[in-house]
Amino acid sequence: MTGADAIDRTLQAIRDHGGRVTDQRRAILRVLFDESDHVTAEQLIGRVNSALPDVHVTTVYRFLDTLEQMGLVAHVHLGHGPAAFHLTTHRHAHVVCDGCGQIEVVAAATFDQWSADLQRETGFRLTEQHFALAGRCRACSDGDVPGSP
Amino acid sequence: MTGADAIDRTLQAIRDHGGRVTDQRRAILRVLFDESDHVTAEQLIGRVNSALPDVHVTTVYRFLDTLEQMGLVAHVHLGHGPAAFHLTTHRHAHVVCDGCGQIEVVAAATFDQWSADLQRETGFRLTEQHFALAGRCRACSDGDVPGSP
DNA sequence: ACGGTATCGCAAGCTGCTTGCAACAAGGAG
DNA sequence: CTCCTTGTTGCAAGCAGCTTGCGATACCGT
Repeated sequence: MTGADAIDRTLQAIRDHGGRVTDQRRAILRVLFDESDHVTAEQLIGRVNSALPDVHVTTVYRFLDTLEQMGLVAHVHLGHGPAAFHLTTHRHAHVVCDGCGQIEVVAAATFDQWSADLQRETGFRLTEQHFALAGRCRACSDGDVPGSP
Repeated sequence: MTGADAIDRTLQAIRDHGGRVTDQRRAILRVLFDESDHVTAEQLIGRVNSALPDVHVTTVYRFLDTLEQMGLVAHVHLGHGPAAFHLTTHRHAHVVCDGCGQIEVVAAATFDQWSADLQRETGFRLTEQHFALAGRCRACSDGDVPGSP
């Protein structure tokens, strides 16, 4: 089962929702399902347009919004720039390295533990992180802390 | 010892840095030291202008930037809107309630514990959070989870 | 008091979306 | 297969939240 099945199922879900299936939407979904990573709207638009030219930014944002409302896609803010979109295939939080921008996924279990800690301490529980955590990866940690030149 | 001492010390630090002391800068600092909470640039400008009219946005942003570079001020992104500025009197991370916007401070100890967890798991350590964590406060948690309506 | 240079206010610019609107086309009814 | 309703599209303009360029102003060491 390639992504094709998944795309077809998504398209059907859209129709069931009263939505319509267009070439633009097909192209956008193809890129989203191909890319199992995070993509910014701009990257997404670039890739969509290399398959189907002249798909407009507006179209992409609007469709992403629809998909988000259906719970199929989520966006996360990894830093100051544009947001990154991804399929909601599994729940996860993100840490971004301040140094090199590398993205690491935080396991749901760890995250739930943190949420429990916080709840004990303040009454807050953590929700799925819409804003990434900031951190430093191992490589970028070496050589910036104490005792460097 | 009111904030006045602290302001004077800061002004001296600015001079030592080769910077100059102006009425605008004095007014901005007064607001920052008065407000022990978080302020957006817009709020800050409003308050500054009620003491000293016609201080321009640009001036405020530029001075905040200078203060950040000196390590005296930091800004945090609490959500989608504008950033919030605060004095760096103590290290802390922020959780914002998705429901009501209430801000809670995460103790440094808890945060350090999380950082240790993450380091064990992925090699990343958490840096001071420049983007707030998202959560739900106790009040907003009641009545939105399972078994409602 | 003087003068080099930091700082100021203003206008314009920029990124990352969002909105209004007329033209278009998907897809169910007949 | 055609019609027609209504969702979708592309374009242009708009918007928030800063940021930049620049000439005018004013701090402050000498």
